[in-house]
Amino acid sequence: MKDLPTKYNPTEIEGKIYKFWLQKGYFKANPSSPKPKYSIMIPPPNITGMLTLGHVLNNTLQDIMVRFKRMQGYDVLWQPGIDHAGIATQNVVEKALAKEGKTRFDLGREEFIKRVWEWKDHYGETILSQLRKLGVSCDWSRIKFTMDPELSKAVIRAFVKLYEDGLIYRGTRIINWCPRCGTALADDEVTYIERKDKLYYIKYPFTDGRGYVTVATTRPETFLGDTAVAVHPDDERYKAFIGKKLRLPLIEWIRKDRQGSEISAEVPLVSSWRVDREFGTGAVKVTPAHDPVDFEIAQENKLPEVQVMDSRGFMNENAGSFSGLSREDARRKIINELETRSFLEKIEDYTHNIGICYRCDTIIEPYLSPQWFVKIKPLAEKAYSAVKEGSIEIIPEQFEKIYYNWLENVKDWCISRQIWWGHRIPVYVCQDCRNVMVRESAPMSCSKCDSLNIQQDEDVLDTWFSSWLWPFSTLGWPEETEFLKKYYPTDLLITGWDILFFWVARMIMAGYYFMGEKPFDRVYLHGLIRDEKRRKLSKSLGNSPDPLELIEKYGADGVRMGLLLITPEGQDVIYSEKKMELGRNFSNKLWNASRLLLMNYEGSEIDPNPDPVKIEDRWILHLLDSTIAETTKALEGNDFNRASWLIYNLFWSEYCDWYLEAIKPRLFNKDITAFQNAFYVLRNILQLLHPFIPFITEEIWHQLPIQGLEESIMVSRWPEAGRFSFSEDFSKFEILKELIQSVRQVKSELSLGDRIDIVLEFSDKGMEKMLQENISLLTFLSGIREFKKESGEHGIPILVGKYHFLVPVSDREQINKMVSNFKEEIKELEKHLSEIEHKLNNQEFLTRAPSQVVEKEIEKKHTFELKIDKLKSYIKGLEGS
RNA sequence: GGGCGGUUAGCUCAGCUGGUGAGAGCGCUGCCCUUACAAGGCAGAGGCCGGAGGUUCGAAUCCUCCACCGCCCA
Repeated sequence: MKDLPTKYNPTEIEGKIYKFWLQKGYFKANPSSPKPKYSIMIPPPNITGMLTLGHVLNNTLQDIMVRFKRMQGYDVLWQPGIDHAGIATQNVVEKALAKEGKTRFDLGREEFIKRVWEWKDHYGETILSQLRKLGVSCDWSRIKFTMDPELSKAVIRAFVKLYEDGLIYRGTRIINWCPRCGTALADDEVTYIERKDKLYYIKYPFTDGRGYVTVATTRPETFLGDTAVAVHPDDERYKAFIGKKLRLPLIEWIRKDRQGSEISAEVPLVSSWRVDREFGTGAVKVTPAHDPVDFEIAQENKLPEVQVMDSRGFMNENAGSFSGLSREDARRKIINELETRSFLEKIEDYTHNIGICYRCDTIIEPYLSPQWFVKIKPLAEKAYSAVKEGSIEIIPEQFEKIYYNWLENVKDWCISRQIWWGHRIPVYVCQDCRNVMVRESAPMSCSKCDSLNIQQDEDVLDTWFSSWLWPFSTLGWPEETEFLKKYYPTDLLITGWDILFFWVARMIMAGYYFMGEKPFDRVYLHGLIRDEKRRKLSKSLGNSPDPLELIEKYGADGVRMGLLLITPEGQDVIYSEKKMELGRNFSNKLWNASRLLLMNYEGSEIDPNPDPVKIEDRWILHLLDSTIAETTKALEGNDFNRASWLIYNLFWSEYCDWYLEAIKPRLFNKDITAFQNAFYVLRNILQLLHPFIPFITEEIWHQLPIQGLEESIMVSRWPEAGRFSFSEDFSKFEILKELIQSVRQVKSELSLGDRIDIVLEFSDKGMEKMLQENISLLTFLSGIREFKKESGEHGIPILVGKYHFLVPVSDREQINKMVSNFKEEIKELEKHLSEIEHKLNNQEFLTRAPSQVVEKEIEKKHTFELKIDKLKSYIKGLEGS
């Protein structure tokens, strides 16, 4: 007899078990193993990151697949690692420096980078160690970092190859500039938020003194950089004036373009189909250096570009009397000035979207600057067709449309960043002859003029430029390692839908381009976690729970299971801590069910095979078998939510509520077959559950008194379906269940005590035999004294299918209560019956519907009629008695 | 402006290759500390499946339109 605590205590157990797994080396991939491989790449968390619920969800899903596949006999590689997160990390370290009163410029590039490495060595793997608490089974011996020498080599190789293939170029374009981070961003690194703003109407007088044109703008401060006013070519209001000149207000200083040429404050009225006639007055100012559309208009009309802001978002010398002001201050002052000088026509309220930096929320400045770009169209085509043709599967399917939509509209990818932390661009420029050399390692001298005066490009690459190589750079590319050969392409990628473009789409591009092969067969996109008000979880809102505290409180298993049970496919997850109780309670139930068996079992290890001598044994084995089949199928299809509910129900609603209850008398009588079967089913349930809740299943596994168990559930063989089929006994036991529930119902309804008898009254011989054989089970589970087989008694009838039973009751009030219950049930039944009759009277239905459906309806009609008849005659009898 | 989702019990969601007497968990009500578990057991209440049309013998499920909510891309 074992002594086990009545409550499961995860914290004691989880640490111990994780250590055990690590010691055994179960997480390690083995490239020389003859087993088929299954590989999956972790979406590398940022080194600045702390564990969030999003990580918990993401990694739990991966861990489920990985453990499932290991048990199925695969050689699994779950490749872990972290991302250097250029801008985010630089921000963190700069903030730390600021506390010392320093900027990165005080330190200089080299020293600053040293500081970042120190920070990385200190905190960089925090999140990975946090993931261990969750129980995830990555191959920790293979942690990769995007700034590792091998991975850096891959990045440089990739850049050089793209450049040599003509897919990387340098160009001066309007890019998204974050004035706070001081760097360019890619288009998808900008998020848009709706903002209530103002629309300013400014008058630009014609130079000939005959009237003016009013332009509407949300950004009056940029008008200092205007080099034209544009209207739609077909706009009748302005058609006649196209080509005339306008005088920009206020500007009484010399403006210069980027080449140093002076630019007049007298600007032309030009036409462009890009102008939206509906917007404002239909005339818009054209500021080529500060707006992407204006830039296009300028290209078409050969207009000069005047930059009025510097890289920090402050007005420069072209802003004349406003130079030195921040963009916000400049706006206020300019509006003021325009107003006093009567150039401001009006101000309207205006709601529009503005772009903000995804790293620091600063308002993005469209900024004209020289940057490096990747030509994306050629890469996008392959990525598009791969999904279209089914080589790569995206789950849930709805994201395929979003993916296509993005690829169809994607623009060239700006990959240069004006920061220091990251992979420095491998471009070297001869300072004497301006020869540009793109090399994997720094050239000693200029390839054209032999000069030694060579400088490397100052910029670093976008972080995603290393992430898109992740599926093969982590495996050793460009070297042909054994890992690369065996594990690429990977089988599955699990990530949040929010990085479908940033990462997933680009990995697909890179996979085909550099490897000539897709990076994964399938992408599973899970939802984001939101709070009960459907807001994203964020630190600043304070609605982001600390997963480590949750694990402390509910156990890693509890958090995993709780999260899974509430995670719908493809939709966001509405989180509340209350839900975690669900998972914890489940663990506890599992613990206590095991406890029941373990505490009552005495003796040596038992036979691992079941011995289904009784109907309940066959019933549960039958159910187990179908659940194994369905769960396996669900997991193969990444239907995690369904899989978890399948096992939840089998275990709780069937195994605990019925099977264990049914065999209690046998357990207490030390019936060995009962233990044999109960342990057999429990063991299989544990195995099905292991991918979901690894710790507790392992803990219980070690206590099972079964012969020949593997030393760990982790390395046990995934249960196989198709071993048992007892459909007849299954149905019989379902009838028993129904009968028992009906008896309980009557008892509960009438507050009858335990000491009642039930009278059996039926004619079906087979059924009678079955009930007789299980009479003790019946009395035990329905909580009654005994079943008698007599007739002629009065009482409350119970109907189960074709059979009926009698609960002897003589109390008038109780009888009346049941009579009214019956009357209501008759009403309900009659409603359904008339629906059925309606169908059966319909000739079309009879001829068109499949025969099984018609038969089913006919059968339903009979049972309903029978029930109604019976109930009516009961009522008659009861009322008459 | 273009696109994608969602709307089923008080709450969170299943069910959607058309045929169920519409389900689960939480919450709620009543009874029970029955020697696995009160983080539990037994029983129960609660739904014109967003609205309007259509297809069909038959619609929560398929189609169209509408309303509201949310998201993505410009």
